[in-house]
Amino acid sequence: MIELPPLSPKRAASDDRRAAIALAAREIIVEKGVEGLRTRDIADRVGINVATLHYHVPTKEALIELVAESLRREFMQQNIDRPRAHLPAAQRMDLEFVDFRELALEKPGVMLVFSELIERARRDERMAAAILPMKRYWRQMLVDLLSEGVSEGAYRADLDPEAAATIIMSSMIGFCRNPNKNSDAFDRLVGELQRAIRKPNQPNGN
Amino acid sequence: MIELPPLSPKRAASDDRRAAIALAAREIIVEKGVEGLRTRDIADRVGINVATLHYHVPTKEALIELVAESLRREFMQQNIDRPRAHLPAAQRMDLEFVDFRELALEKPGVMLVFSELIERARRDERMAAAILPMKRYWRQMLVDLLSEGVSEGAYRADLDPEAAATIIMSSMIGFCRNPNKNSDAFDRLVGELQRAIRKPNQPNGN
Amino acid sequence: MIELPPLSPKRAASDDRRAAIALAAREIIVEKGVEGLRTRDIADRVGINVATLHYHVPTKEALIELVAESLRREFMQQNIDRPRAHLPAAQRMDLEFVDFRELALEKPGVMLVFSELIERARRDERMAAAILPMKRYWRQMLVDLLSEGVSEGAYRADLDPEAAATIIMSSMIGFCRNPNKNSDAFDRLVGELQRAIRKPNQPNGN
Amino acid sequence: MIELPPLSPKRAASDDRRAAIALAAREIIVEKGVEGLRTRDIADRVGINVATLHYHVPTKEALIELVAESLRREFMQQNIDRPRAHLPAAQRMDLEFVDFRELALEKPGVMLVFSELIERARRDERMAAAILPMKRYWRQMLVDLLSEGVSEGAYRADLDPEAAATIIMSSMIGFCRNPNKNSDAFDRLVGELQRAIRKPNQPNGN
DNA sequence: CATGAATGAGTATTCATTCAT
DNA sequence: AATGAATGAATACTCATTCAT
Repeated sequence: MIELPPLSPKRAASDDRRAAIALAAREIIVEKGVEGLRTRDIADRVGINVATLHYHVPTKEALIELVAESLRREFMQQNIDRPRAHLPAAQRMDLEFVDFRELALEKPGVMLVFSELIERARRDERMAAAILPMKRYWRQMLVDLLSEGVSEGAYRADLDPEAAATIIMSSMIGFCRNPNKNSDAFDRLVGELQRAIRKPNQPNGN
Repeated sequence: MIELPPLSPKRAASDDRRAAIALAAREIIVEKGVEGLRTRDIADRVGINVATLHYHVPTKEALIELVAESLRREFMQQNIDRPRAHLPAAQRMDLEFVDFRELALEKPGVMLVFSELIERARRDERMAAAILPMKRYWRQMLVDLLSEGVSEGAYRADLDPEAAATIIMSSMIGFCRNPNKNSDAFDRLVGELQRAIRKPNQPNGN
Repeated sequence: MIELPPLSPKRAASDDRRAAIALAAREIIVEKGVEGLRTRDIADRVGINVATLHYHVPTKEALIELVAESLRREFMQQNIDRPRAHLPAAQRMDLEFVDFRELALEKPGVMLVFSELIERARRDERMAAAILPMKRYWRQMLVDLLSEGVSEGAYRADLDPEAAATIIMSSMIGFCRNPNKNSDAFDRLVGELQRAIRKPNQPNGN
Repeated sequence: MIELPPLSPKRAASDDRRAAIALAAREIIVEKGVEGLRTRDIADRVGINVATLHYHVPTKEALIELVAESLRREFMQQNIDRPRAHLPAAQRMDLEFVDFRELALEKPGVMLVFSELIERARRDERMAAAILPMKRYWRQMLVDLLSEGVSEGAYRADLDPEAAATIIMSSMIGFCRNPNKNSDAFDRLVGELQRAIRKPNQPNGN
């Protein structure tokens, strides 16, 4: 397969800078929250001047949107990578939990930043425009999986997919917001979520 | 019962001021987050000078602790007011959900501020000391209710009370963080939580 | 001897308060300099409210003048207490050094506050009016003693009393400004000053 | 000898700014004392924004250290410029007095600022670290000159070099602290100091 | 592209002083 | 006399943003 040359080396270099800036910003958000995000700190971490930072990203607002964009890219990537359409919904949901596990335990920053941006979206329209689609996308995916799972008979017939999706999302976000993250707690949490939605064992012999 | 006069009218007036300050601060936190909290704004809202604000609450740190304290007072009050020890656990849990309903829909600020302070506690030891006990108290209450509910046979035998408590708390907080709060969404959420924990209908024994 | 009753008990109590305020202010000046003098700190040390302090001493300027006045009173007292007119000048000068010794080693605060106020007098006319007379009085006393000492043949014939007075005063103040005050250093300093002014031993007349 | 170009024009410009800031700060200290030093005033005098001032000198503490550094540079310069090792000690001491004369009468601010910083060093460790070495250096130079002068027979055999150095320093500082500086008073002061230390005329023929 | 320097609009906090009681 | 509360005017310091080079 032939490597396509970048459209323009300059453009590519510039994109690298923006990526580096987004990464640095995300690290700082994980450490200090959006509240503690300072353009100077980002520039320092990237190894450039503040003015240079502003050359690449004109305002702080644009910067936070860049972070949102970088998050979206990563988020979408993960979901696109793995076509699982052929599997039953319940198994796909289990794989989602596996993905969450990786996200929550190995890259907890992703969810934390996501959660911070959602928070910010409440008061900032542009942030809302950048981040809420992701949330809706995630939510819809869960709703669809749950609905299918109900149809397939894997989940409780009286399951409310919308409400259950909310519960799952809140639980995932709540877990990542927790300072003491450990795999055991995560597994117990997911186990409980799975028991909460699945159809109870049919005790009598069916 | 005889009403005790306040220890001193001045002391009472001062406490009123502090209460007014805490209230104003909470309003602003609801509107703009802890990040957007400005001493000047609080003073304006209370109708006093910034210096007067600092007379009553010396530093911003103390101010946020005052908010935590005011939250705790309100939180504890609600739990102390209603002795329900005589009821079975599942019914008490249902009443908790009723309380949450009131909190989430009529005084959504309480949970929002609570959530903001928990967030802040992650990086601020003094805040942690002020707010985390509340969180632990709340969590323990849920864990106890769920455990009893399992013992009483109202909840699933395979329920993990710790994990379920986490799920319930996250769901409540997640709901309040949501910008579009409405009673219908809340009721569906709680309905799903209740179905998630309760023992499934015994199909054969009817 | 009959104790005169105070002109009015109220007036006396008020004067006591002012004296206590002056004393507290002087202590703080010794510790932190005039720069670090805060009305609140003085009030705290006296055990009264700031507003009460302002009742007794209306402004900070008046407060510093009060300190100057208290210093003057103490200073004058010391000089009035001991009539030594009958002694030769050189002996009276030696007694002055003894007085300085006591002042410098046992009550170093007096000279320190004095020095601080002189400094302040450079930019503050009212302070100048309150404190410079003391300085001039002290200086004149030294000039007179030195002149007489020269006349009496105890001091060098080529001694310049004015310049020597300046040297002695500067040395005393300089010593008190020094953080590491000890009696040995003081004695060596005074010894050198005495050798500096006295008529050298007549080598032949042994 | 080849003039080295400045390492970088920007660096040079920045150093100029810092020098201008130090100069302005020193002027204000002369006028109002360290107590009266305001960042805003310095910025105004230099003709820059307060924020720009903080860009070059981050804190007020650093600013005062900058002043100390600028003083030290000037102080050391004067002492390095003139190698006089070949002269007898008494003549070198006389030249010191000439230097003092210039300092006291033409650049009185230097000594005044020096004196203010020494004062401040009493309560501020970092200031002590920056300014006391200068004082010790000055003092040691005087002690050495006086000791040599005694050895050379120019000064009194019973001279205590340590005490005499203290007297000379105090006199110089005291003179500069005086608001009414004039050359006549200075000359009389130095004359008296010289007579105070030198060996009295040997009445040879008696 | 990059940077050092500059800046306006904040931001919490301090302090002498005043006022009502 | 005494005090708790209130306040205006400062004060050092911060930060996103701009500009000249």
